[in-house]
Amino acid sequence: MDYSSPNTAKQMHVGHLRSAVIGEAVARLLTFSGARVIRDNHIGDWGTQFGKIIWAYRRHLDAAAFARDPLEEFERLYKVGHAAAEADPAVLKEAQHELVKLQSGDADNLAIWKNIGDASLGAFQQIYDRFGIRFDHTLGESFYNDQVARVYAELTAAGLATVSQGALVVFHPEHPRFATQPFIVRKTDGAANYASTDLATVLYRAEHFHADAVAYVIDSRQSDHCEQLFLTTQKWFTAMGRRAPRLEHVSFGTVTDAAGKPLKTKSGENIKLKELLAEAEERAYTLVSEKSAELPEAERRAIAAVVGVGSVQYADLAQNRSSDYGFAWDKMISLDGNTAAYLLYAVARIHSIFRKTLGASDSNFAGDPACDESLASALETPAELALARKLVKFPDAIQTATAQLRPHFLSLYLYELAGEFSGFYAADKVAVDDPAIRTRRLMLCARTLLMLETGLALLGLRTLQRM
RNA sequence: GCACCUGUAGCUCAACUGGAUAGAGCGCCAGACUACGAAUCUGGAGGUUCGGGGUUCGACUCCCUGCAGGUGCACCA
Repeated sequence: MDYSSPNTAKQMHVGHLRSAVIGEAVARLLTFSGARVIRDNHIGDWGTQFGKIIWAYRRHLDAAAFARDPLEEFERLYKVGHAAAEADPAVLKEAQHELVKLQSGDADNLAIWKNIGDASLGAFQQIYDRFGIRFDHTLGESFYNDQVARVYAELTAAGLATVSQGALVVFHPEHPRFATQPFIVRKTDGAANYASTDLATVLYRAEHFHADAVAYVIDSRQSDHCEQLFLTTQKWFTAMGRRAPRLEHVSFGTVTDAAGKPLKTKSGENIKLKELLAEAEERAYTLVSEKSAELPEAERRAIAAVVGVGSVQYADLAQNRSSDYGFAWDKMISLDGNTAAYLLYAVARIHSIFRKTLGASDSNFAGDPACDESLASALETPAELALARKLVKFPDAIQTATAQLRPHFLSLYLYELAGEFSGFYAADKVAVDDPAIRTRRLMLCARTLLMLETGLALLGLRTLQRM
């Protein structure tokens, strides 16, 4: 699984949201289906921007700001370096020289570069922790620096790559566009680009991880790149007598505002993910405090963290990933409708039932004698039957979501299941005196809880026992 | 110019790759807490699935064509 993959020296922003959230859900679905999933964060840690950052780092570093938030300082330094290079050709030359030094292994520049990488990964992990994301590997572009030469050699030997306008490129004569639109695997100046490293990465994943398949969770705007990468890999591996892994572009649309334009701040900047999550939590906290004022503040804060982040994840996952995703706070944190809060509320109510009817602690009701199946009578009421019928469709939903790598099929199912449960809850009281009826209803509650918690966990959401 | 994505109720979205009467939420209207959490539930109104052809017993789904919006297309990723 190749997902998230942000660039170092920059904070994660709203443009990184979908790959991380969808990728994590897909990874969990595939794991659940029995696949051995390797999560590889292919970060962009190598590129021309480092010349400007290093140039600015040497001259304009604000040590206090760096101590406070290194990544913000690196972002600022990039802007300083970029602006200076634009204004003064001499600076541009110096920045390019810093880049050449870095690429040729200069110790000082490598140390600065490593510093940038470490600070970036630390900041990324803070975001990932909120989402519950953990990667098995973080092998960025720099990892493949010494592996691209083999790619050039093999592509050339296989007769796939040719030199065009000074660059090493691959054409696909049978393709309507790629017959003339080149896949540039090495730039005219001899440097690698992301096609070079992506090809080296496929090779590494095939040889080192023995990957049968690689799923790339990447913006649909890069579908040309993916298609060229996949086509080239297929031919290249075939020519070398290697079996190519199945390659899949798990594409998704843009995050937009109400007007359908890419989501930005008022000043035109990308919205930082940490700020977006902070606002989600704040909105959730306001809501929790309004609805459950009796809970202690610390618990309301903890609930808000789960509801806030979960709302952001769920809003993304509830929709077919192919289309653009209109970001709207009101709908996302909303009380009703197909939202995380609705699902989490159903979960919390079931926990509450077990607390009340069994006096059970939240985790051990399953072994309670009151849940003994042999005591239960057959389901009877329309609401019981409707809920039961929905429960048995869980595997279908998992199957569809997994086969198509589209988590929204699972989201939709969970929403419908929660809806059936809510209908059942309103129609049929669980805590009745008749033990046969009570038991069968408790069983329905237990099954529903299992499906909801399992399903939400597969989407990457945490659940609550109280909210 | 070429290619890809999108177009379904006033709005935001579904419809499990061709199956029965196209479903939800928001909004609107009318109801339900002296029952386990009302962040809930029950009912109602609301549709020529962008237009036009075609394939099929059957089309939102597949093919052709037109329209509208978005995106990508030589060295940033």
